[in-house]
Amino acid sequence: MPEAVQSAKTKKQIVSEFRQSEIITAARRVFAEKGYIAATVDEIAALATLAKGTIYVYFESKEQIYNAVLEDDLEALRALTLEKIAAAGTAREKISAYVNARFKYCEERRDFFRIMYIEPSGSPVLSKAKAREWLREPVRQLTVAIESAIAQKLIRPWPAEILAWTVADLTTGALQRRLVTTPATTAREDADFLINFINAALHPRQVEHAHAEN
Amino acid sequence: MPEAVQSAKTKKQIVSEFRQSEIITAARRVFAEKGYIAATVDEIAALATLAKGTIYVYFESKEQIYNAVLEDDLEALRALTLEKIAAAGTAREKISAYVNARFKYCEERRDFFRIMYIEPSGSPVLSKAKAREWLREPVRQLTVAIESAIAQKLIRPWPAEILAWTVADLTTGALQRRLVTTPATTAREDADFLINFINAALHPRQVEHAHAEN
DNA sequence: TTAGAAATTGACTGTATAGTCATTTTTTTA
DNA sequence: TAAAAAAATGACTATACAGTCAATTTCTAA
Repeated sequence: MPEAVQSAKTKKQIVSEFRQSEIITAARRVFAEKGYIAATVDEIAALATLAKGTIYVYFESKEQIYNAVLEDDLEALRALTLEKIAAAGTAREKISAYVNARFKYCEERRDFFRIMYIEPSGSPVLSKAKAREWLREPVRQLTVAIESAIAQKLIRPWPAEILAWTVADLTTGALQRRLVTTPATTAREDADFLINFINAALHPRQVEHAHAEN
Repeated sequence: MPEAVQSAKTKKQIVSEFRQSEIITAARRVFAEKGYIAATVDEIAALATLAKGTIYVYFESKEQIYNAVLEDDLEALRALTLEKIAAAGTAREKISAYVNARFKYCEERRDFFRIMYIEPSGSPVLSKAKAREWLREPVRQLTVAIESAIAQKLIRPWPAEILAWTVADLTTGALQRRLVTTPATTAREDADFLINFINAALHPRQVEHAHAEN
């Protein structure tokens, strides 16, 4: 009965995945609230209404749980961002799409952004550097679009890759600020400001009279 | 002999401050390398060539050492930044001064920036939020300068405070990127890019045709 | 219905390290 | 130079918590 075996195995997998996602959900909350160090596996277990031992059936270590939480969200964010960028036409629109996708995901997934931006992570494996790696592809897409727009003289000839990373920095910074302080402005306003600000800087004009100062 | 007593007390204070700064220097290195959690007081003691007990004569806890390290650097950075901003004339120059001061301090104090930007800090007391608080004053100074420049129509009427924070975000993001990756560009190039980028966006032109998209 | 498999449990262990304090070393002073 | 004060020491303690595993409960299937 190969089919039956197959089905049994699948069911087992499904249960396993369900447990894992239960644990990840609980862990996300706890990590966001306490940070990696202060979060205890006992607390995650309690929130998931599971015994600690069960956690260790599905994950090998606290660190692995942490990585699973981040990878889960990073992958979703990456997919969403790439999708929105791909759907946008011009370079400017792709930049808007990038900013808007991040803002949207941040609203929806507060806990994840807390972990990423505020939180004293402490995981030696999935460091900020690795997270950056994960988010590299969207920036690469922006870079390509920007290069092409520059070639068409649609935007000012800034160094494309640095510009793309700058868009990312701008977005990250604004989101971080919204998480840390009580924002006086709406997310929409902040996103629009960024988009307009970037667009203003992209405007193809004569080079400014600016020099390096200090 | 009140003077003698006075002098003795002062000497004691001097020795105490010297020890504290020795400890802070060692701790800065260890925290930057290992992060708050992984750093041990034993290691800090070893690097300072002191016994652990001595550390606890001058500091109450590991957390207090960590806070002392950050406060030390934050205060220095704040002072440097404010000084450079004050010395600059126009709003644009003040923005340049801000960016350049940060870049310069980052070059000189790698370890501090590692702790601030990369490091899984984990200190519950001096959080990222508190650090932001510390750096608020320079941003306020920028805000004031920007407001006045806008009133004189020297720069485009962006919301001044948001713009000032955006300058800070841009700088932080670029510095963070330089710490995490092996930068292909020089610090000077990165700083100049930022300054030119911001200046381009400040240029007082008609409002762009940009709308909120998506 | 029940035997056996699978999943779950939580009390327990081992370890790492923050923080202590009785003892030793160094400095002061008379 | 010796007695007292101050500073430094590092072996030790107390604790918190990650990770384990024998025992128990729940599920499966014949």
